[in-house]
Amino acid sequence: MAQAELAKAYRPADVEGAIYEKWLAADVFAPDGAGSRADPSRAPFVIIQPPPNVTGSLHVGHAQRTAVEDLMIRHARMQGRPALFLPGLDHASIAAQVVLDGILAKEGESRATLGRERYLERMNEFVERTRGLILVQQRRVGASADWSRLRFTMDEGSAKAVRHAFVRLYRDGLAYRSEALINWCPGCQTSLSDLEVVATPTTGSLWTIRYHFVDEGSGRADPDHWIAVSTTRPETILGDTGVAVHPADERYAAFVGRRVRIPFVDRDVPIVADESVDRAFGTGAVKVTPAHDATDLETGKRHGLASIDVMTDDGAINDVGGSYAGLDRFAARSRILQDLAARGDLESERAHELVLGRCQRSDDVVEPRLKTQWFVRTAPLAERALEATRSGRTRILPARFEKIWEHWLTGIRDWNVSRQLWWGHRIPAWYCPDGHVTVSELEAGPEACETCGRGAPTLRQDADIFDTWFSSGLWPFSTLGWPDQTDDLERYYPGSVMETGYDIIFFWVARMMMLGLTLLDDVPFETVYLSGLIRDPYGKKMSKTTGNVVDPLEIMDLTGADSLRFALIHGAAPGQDQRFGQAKIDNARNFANKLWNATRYVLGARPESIPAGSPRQRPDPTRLGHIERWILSRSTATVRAVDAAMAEFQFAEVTRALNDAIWTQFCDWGIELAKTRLGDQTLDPAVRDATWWTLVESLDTYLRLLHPVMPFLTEALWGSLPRAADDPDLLIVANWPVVAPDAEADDGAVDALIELVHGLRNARAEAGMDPASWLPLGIAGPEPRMSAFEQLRPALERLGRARPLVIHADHASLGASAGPGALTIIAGDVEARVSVAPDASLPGRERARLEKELAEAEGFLIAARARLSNATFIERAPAAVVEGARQREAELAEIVDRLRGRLAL
RNA sequence: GGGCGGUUAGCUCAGUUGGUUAGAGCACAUGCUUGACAUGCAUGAGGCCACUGGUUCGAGUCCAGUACCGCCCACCA
Repeated sequence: MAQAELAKAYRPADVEGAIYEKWLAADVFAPDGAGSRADPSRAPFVIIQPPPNVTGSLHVGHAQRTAVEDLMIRHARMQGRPALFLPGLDHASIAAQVVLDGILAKEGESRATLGRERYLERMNEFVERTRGLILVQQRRVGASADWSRLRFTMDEGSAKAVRHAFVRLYRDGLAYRSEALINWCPGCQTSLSDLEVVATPTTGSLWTIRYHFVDEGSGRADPDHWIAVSTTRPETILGDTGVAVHPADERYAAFVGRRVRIPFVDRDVPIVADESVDRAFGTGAVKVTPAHDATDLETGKRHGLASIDVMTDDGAINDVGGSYAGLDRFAARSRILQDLAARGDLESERAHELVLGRCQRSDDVVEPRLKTQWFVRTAPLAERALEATRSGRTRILPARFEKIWEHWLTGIRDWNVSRQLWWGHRIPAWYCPDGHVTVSELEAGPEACETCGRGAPTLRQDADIFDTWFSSGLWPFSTLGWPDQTDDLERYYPGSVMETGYDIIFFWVARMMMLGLTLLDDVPFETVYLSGLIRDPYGKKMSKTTGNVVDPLEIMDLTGADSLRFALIHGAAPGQDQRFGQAKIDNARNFANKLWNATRYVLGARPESIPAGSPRQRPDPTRLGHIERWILSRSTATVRAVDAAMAEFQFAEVTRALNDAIWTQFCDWGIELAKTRLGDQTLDPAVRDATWWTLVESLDTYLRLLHPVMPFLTEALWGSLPRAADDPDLLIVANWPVVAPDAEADDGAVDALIELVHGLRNARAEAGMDPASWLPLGIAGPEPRMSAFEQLRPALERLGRARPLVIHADHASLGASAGPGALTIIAGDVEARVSVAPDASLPGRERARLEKELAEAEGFLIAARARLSNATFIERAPAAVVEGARQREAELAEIVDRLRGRLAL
């Protein structure tokens, strides 16, 4: 493939579109694609991505997830591992219905007016439109996912997996149908899992009301004698079937066993003694409403009290409520309080802090209600999930989430998986007219009732659907063909890394773990990488209602996907939220621009002795000078740094290391130093060639290392560099850099030169010298430093604006040569003098600068000596540390000496 | 009511197992149209590492406690 020309200016839009098409055409995303260079004998790397909800568009948080996932998959791909990134979409049952219901409402339609069938048709149309947008967004971000394996949680494969999974759980006694107190959202008209109920601290009221005793003889309520109970939910009075007091409460001991009359419904109920009652709360007597409160249900069971549901599905009072029937629960509450007051039975009202459960989706106050639903028995499942993390079979990053994981899985209650919604997988349970249950994985249903043998036509399928997370929980294997024993499943299960936000650790991660272990007898993934949340620049959570949501497409239109990715990954510490704003994007864009221009420079600096289009050569090791060895040692060190960071999932460290290496080391120093070689007409052309090949070598390494972070830019730039015969056409499948065992060693000469140049520039700037002017420079220092500097003479001259440059044999000669006004620079073991005003005495500014440096050095010297004079330090600190301290002390002593000498003039 | 996290430069954040002088980006100040790049270059200023105590030869780093901010979990009316 011909080397591409680079445009003068970096324009992301021009770069990115074409490149994604190239990748697609080359078929490199699939681990077994035509363009894949993966070694099939190596262990595959599989990343598991949370399939985004099909209803929404992606926000910048999604972009970060995708960027991090893609970073990992590209890294693995370049390492030659078969790398699978399987993309997908989630049907998001309740979330989708909330969105569609909103749209329908504007059209004057609703679930009720459409009916199940037409409603689902509408949903399919809606989903068909939105799914395209999400996929486009993912591609824009650069997701190198295997689109040939795209899956959807409502597709045939998922449906089959759901049925099979449920049947397995049912047969193993891990799924059951039972009447239990569930969370009911009157707004969504469905039950919810415990996780979907948001505990919301609220200031409510605690009302104390009177229940009159029933006279045993007459059967009448005694107007003068009562027991007072306290409640926060007076409307549930209608369902009261008892009053409970603590068995040891002497105030009420005599009343236990007597009956009281429930107002309005005129039901006579017993007073029971129960340990669960807190004597100190309220009056110490509590009304018992088993159908609407978990504690009361338990109390009721213990004492044989009836459970009476007083509510309808939409949150109104039902027929049990007599004159209150049909009233909304809150309207009923007000009316009941009025009526109690009117009867003189409302004793008191006071403000009370309580925690209300609200629906995660609709914010409605959730009602505990007694319903018959399907549950998954979680205790045995959770036990296996805990075992997997405790044994280290699966590890969670950052590790602190393992504690949270432990805590949640330890106290977990059974999972209600029934939803009274339409958009989702129907529960594969059928009922015969006698109510016998038959669970079947046949799509068309069982042929007959398992219990009584009645034929299929008489059977009715359960109207409910599954909690959306039930199908999501099967994702890591349902997408690989499970329940069939496919090659994919064999090869790619369990996955390597599951990446997601910590906010769905219980909703999703825990469910995948539990179901994977139970159904496949192995963990679904080896590492859980939890990302933090993206916040706005003020630390606020991004949300549509706040209006602080950042659209990744807008950013990418403006500054490109690469800059967005770099910015997001730069702030990605595991489990740590990050504030995200324009400044970070600008910074990333500037970095991209820098790299673009550096590459342009390298291409343009090709010596004429190397023909255009020459195949890639390694720099000739016999022709390398200090500068070349230094440049190569820097990129080698960067490979090590990036490898270490990748191994520890420290992705922010990857970008930090590359930013520093490419900008500060390669551009600011490497290229500037190389210019002094490439522009040196006295050099042997073969040496100049080696310098250029060194730049190419190093740049090539950086582009490879940066590719997982900024894939488009690096692909474009790499395409313009000379390539070796064994390189592929595209960087995406090029080899990840490996540090050669014979990597060129660096002797520190260039670092010393850099330190000296820093000192020179600082001294000149402080002295108010024109930075561009050429000034005479003298230096002195030990060997072999000075011999190296002799070889580096052109570099020191150019970067230090030094002319003429005299390298003195010793410090005395240096001192004698410079005028009294010369600037002095002490850089490590090198001393330098810049002649600026040979006839003036040491000027004030120069003196001030040296005095400041002296004070600083003296401070450090005192500290160093103090440490060394401490006998226990010498005795107990490791030898290497003591030796380091000694060297440091000697260095400082010399610097202090020289500065003092200079100032004494 | 339990549990977790954060507190380092004006702002946003790094700081690996305790070890020379605590770093970066942005912002700030000063000076530069240097033949890759003004989306840039050079130089600089700016930190009792929240507080108190402890362990240690040595603490931003380990331990205990305090304060403030944030998050998660939780069926007591």
